[in-house]
Amino acid sequence: MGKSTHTSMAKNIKSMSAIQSEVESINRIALSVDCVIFGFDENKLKVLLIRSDLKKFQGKWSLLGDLVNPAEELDAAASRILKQRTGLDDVYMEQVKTFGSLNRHPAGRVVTVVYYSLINIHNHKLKILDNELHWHDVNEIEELAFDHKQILDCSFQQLQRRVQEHPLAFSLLPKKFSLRELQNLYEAILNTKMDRRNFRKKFFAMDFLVDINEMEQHVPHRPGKLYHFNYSKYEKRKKKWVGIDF
Amino acid sequence: MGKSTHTSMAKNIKSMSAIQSEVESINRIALSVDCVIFGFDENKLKVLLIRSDLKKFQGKWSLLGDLVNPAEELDAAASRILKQRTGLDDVYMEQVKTFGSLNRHPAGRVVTVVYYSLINIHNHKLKILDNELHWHDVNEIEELAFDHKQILDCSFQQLQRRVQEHPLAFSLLPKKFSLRELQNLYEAILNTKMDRRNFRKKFFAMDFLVDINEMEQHVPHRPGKLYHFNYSKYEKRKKKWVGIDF
DNA sequence: CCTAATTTGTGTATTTTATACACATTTGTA
DNA sequence: TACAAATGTGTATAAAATACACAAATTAGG
Repeated sequence: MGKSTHTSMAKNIKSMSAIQSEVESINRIALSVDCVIFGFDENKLKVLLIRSDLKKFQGKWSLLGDLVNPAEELDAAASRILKQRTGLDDVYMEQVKTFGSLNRHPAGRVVTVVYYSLINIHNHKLKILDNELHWHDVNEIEELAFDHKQILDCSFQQLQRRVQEHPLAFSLLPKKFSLRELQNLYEAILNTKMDRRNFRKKFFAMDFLVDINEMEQHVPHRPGKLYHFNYSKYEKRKKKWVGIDF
Repeated sequence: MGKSTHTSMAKNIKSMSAIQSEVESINRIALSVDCVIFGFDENKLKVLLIRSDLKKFQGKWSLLGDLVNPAEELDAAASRILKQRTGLDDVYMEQVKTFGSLNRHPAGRVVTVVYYSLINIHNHKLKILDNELHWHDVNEIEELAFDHKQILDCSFQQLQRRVQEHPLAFSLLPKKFSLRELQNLYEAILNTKMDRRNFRKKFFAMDFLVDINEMEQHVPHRPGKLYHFNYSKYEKRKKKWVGIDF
């Protein structure tokens, strides 16, 4: 365990020094993709980070990213990074914003297109190496390499807005979940407390939750019912909200 | 008037053929910025378009864009394009999304960062040349060069979402405006009709409109009061909305 | 100068949505 | 068997959104 495992796992990902020489060799704009990979565990919103291998950021954590290949779609580059790091395909993913400050990368001008994705943290099979690749509490991150703290903040804010308008959050949960888990998730993302009865009322009224007639197991209290989320029902009913609400 | 005027006005903007050779000369990703410039006139939402000078898109209209210089911030590139085309500085502008399909540009791989901006259509002093640079009704655009229709649709949707959460729309109006103009603007952007009394009630309750004790002039009906929008008051009171509303 | 046409300015009643709040039930554990 | 902990449930109140009508100010036209 340790650096060597990490290196072999990342064999298809260009190292930071490779990026550096590639950037320096020509005086032009390089394009990269960075992925903000969110997960949910122990009632905390998490983000997957890797140790930077640039001297300038020694010891600092950074987002997962790579240069975009000249013949590669942007979305495909993001999917590739996600697949390489988590083994997961078919994941919710959304472009957030493009960051291009002149001095954001020490190797030269690297403009980066940022995506966030939402995964079920228990689905990915790759080994987390505490010292190289690690899930961090979003709310406890103080500093990151490059401008990645700013990128994370921006992505987190976009996530907060989005989950209030679309049922994305389910991507962070297992297929079967209890209402308590669902509420904990919303509370973690929005950093707020909600009334349990009103929360249940709201979600049942939406009628997108499917009672699968199973109960939580081995909980030290009265077990809750488990549900699925019915995406297709939601797709049919998407709301076209028109109002003004500053 | 005609092509020559347009060419001289655009002397600092690289022509499409310049982009083409620049892109072909190296087998790498080129980066551009495209601006979706919205205006409001005759109760219609408008967008500023220019004739494409690529053979492939002969006669087609396109958004205003240019390559990003290697030492230029993205936002600065967008401001530069806007300044060159409208003479306007200090305009509301927001990054929308980055488009990078492999074949979106016939000259090769050009990834483009899209901004939209909102201007008061009567402020810009540059001559509109009907055949080269023209304001088009957003709702009547059927086809554009490149993937610009898709870009426009995406930007318009983002505008529709944003104006429901923040008072951006005022950037499209003159400094003094009547409530009717304000309502017409919202109806044009959101493509809906609203109740006049409830609209007024809503905006007065927000308390961001300043009665400037002037009236409309030369209208063939009872004149309405004119208002300013108080941005600083809004900034102090921005809402932190927390709820779930699919 | 009068009338018609047009749009402004204004308040209330109703419906819908959001919020606040308490107790009996089920399970695991000691 | 009792305790700890979380589930499941309904109602009353407050806040917000919606529906709706008439008098007043102005211009245009005879």
